[in-house]
Amino acid sequence: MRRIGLLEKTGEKIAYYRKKNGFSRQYLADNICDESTLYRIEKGQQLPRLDILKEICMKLNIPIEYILSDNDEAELISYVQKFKRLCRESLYQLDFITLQYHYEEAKNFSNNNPLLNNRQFLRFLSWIEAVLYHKRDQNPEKAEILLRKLIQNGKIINEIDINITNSLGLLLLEQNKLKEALRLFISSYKALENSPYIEDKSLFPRVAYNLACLYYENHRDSECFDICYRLEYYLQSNHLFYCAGEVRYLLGILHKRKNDLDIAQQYFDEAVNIFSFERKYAFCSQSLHSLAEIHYLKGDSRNGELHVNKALSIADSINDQEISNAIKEEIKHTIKQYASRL
DNA sequence: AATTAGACAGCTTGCAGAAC
DNA sequence: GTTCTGCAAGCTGTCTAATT
Repeated sequence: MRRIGLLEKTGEKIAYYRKKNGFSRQYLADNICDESTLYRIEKGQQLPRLDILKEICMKLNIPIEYILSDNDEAELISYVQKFKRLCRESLYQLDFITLQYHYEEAKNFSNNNPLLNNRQFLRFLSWIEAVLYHKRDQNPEKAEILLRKLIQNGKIINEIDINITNSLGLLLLEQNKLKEALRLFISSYKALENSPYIEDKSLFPRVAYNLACLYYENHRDSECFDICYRLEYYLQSNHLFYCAGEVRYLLGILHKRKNDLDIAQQYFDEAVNIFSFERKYAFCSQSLHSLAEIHYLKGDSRNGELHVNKALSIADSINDQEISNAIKEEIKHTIKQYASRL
């Protein structure tokens, strides 16, 4: 009896999502299975093989859980996915007010839906709570206590473990606890390498970039290069823009350190273009500053001057006066330094 | 008792073709 | 063009008898 129900439900759901996407059976079945097979699956005459079901779901752009779970669960899965996506967007924009709104709404929702009280979702909520303590309340101590509580036995296995560990690493980095931060980023990076499926495509760039920065600080250049090149490849192959400018900038300063001035110049150039497109004025000004230094080092003082002036003018666009002034001071220091050499 | 091999049933699949 | 059906092939799990 149970099998009959499963056959019908599976078929009905596939047919529903196929029609919702405006696909014909022929189109959906193409390169996956025979049209007649799909027909019989939809009509509840047979169950699809797992590999076929997986490909059907991919083409329909739905998680396989939508088909395998019952209707109530499917709605909840959809809600959780939407919530996670919105949180990621708010985090990317550093919009902690919106993040708090999503967090509170999800908390209320989970209180009213016992099905949502599963461990993974509650851990995700607690992670967001810790981020809010840290970034919104400027209370790193409280955030650290919660994050440490969320890392059980130091085990980093799934996506949420990696997010928690990465956040704790960043927090420790701010407190200058570099050794422990490095250990956490390395563990997160290794866990990511061993995770076959990660939903959040920005997780790898976030963790890898943090680790690369620490390697740079510790003068572990070859490891830093390795991660940066991997990151570049990952961003390109996943059509991602996330931290693309930062990676170019890091590669620029790495090559500058190696005295490969021409390659460094190329990376700084790319970083400037990406930051100016993203309107990240502080980063853009810093990249122009670095570019100017390269020109000075190559003996091209005319271009050096041109770029420091550009860097100064972009620094004026930075909203945070403190940051703006600090960057301008650094630029002026460079101007003095190279002017005295002429 | 545990393992292996063969027979068998049930199921999914793709192909071909009919019906609408 | 889309939907539906019949059929043969192939895969998998279960049962049973033989063997170790």
